[in-house]
Amino acid sequence: MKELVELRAEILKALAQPTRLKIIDFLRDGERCVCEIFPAIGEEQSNTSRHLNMMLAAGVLSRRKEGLKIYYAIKHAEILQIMDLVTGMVKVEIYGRHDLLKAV
Amino acid sequence: MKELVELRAEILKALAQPTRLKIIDFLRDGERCVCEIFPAIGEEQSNTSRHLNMMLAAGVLSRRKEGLKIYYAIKHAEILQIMDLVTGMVKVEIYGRHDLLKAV
DNA sequence: GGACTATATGAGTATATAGTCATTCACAAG
DNA sequence: CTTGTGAATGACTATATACTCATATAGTCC
Repeated sequence: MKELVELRAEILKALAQPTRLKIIDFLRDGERCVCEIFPAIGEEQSNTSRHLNMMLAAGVLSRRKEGLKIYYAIKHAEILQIMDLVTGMVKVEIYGRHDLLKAV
Repeated sequence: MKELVELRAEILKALAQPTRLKIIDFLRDGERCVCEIFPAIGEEQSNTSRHLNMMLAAGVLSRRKEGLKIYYAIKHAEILQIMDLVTGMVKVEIYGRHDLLKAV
């Protein structure tokens, strides 16, 4: 029995990590199986699997079985809208921060 | 020198925590000083201050001094748009999850 | 059944995080 | 310069997180 504020945090937390962002970027154009995802993002299979399951539990991804393979996909269109908004903010922030910035 | 993906994660992480969500909710209608924020969200002054500084560093909030008081405000309109999108997702997710849900 | 492939999980480690309490810093006003 | 108020920080604790390596499951095909 979670509060609304905790459910919101859970979804955002599922997006707030570099490895998971890479996965989401990779799933942008449609579902992919784990065997495609982990080489694409350059992470171990086990680590990738944990992140995928975490995002599934948070309601960010959906899952479909087909034989041996398991295909994950972005569950809500809002996810991609959020990503676009965040990317926009980063681009604005970059000009105010000289500590970071690495050719976009 | 951070990667784009890390900057995006930093912003999202700054939003992905219940106490910080409460702060953002409270700042929805405009800037507030710390002395207004921490009683409103029911957290200690020191804890609130840490979260505020964290969100400031992530580029989520802006800060303004006026005498003794320090006013924090939401820096980018995108933040509120993201919040609305997440709230929308939560409402959809709630119907598919009977483990949680606590009267919205 | 046995071999093979794709995915998930157990156990462990190292680091990050949220929180508390006490103290310090910054500024204002007498 | 002292007192008071608002905000930040040091030191600490408890918990969560990301990751790795090894192993277990689940499904396919012979």
